[in-house]
Amino acid sequence: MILSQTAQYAVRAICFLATSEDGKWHLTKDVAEITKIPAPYLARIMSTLAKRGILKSRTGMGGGFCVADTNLKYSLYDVVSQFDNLENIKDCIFGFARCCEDDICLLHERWIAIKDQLITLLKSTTLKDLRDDDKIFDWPNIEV
Amino acid sequence: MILSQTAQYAVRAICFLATSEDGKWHLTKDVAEITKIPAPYLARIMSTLAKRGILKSRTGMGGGFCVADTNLKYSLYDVVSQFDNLENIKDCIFGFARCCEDDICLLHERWIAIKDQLITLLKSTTLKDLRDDDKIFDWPNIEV
DNA sequence: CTATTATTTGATCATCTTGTCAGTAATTGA
DNA sequence: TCAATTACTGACAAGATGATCAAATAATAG
Repeated sequence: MILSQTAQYAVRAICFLATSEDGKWHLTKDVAEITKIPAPYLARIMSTLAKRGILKSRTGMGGGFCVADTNLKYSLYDVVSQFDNLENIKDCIFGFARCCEDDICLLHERWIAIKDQLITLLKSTTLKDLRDDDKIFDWPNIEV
Repeated sequence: MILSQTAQYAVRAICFLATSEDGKWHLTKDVAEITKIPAPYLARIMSTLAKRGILKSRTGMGGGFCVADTNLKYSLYDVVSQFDNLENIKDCIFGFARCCEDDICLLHERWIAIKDQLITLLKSTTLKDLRDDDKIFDWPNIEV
């Protein structure tokens, strides 16, 4: 698996929040139900995202979670990198530490290229891109 | 991490065996020392590869492990797929089960493309490619 | 046949990830 | 101020992965 389960949950949850009605606060249990993520686990994930400023959280009646930046400028990389250390993917398929510096491995460039594409994909996709997409997710009927 | 630790160990070990002298049998502890892989764990990994016919194993004096196919036709995919289920990487970054069939996600194609490149890289690289590479690994001094 | 050398196998352990639960703190409404 | 609501927090449990060890099995040399 390329992304950890936790990161995938985070991406799925924030995708729901970003494509939902502006400024609406959502309860953990509602997000959990619709995204099919275990509720207590999702609570932790969203708390983490709130602590990093990607989500806003509010306790008490009428509270819940919503995206912090109404301009939806955050990227999927911002989300994923809270949980997975993508930069730390060993640059060498064999795990050689100095492959990059010493250019010792024939697969080095192709391996790096794949890793870079992954990071570029995540960095170049903002929450706004998700919102503006014309493919609207049918959340209540989605299969995971 | 894209490959599991186990798969990376397997790739590193078989790389050493494939680029070593033809037909030479290597002891687990020697391979472990030179590839910097924990010896008892490597023993399991090589046993698995032997059971799948990628390595040959022999007990007793003069025994050890060596690559099974002297033509070095096996690919890195053959090695990795004994440990990691690459085909099972969720085809959708959000984890949607029917993303592929229903074309519901804007990142679908770019995500699949990355996954395909990874699999193609592994399938298209044979042990012979490693052997024929002019970049010879300086095993005793390699850092991992 | 016996001793030695190595792999094989089963049991076990540590660590990390995933997932659960209950109590605490904060906010709102009345 | 009180009650209801909701996120926050720490402890904990389960499962997978990574790693170790010792006994069992197999092969070789003498």
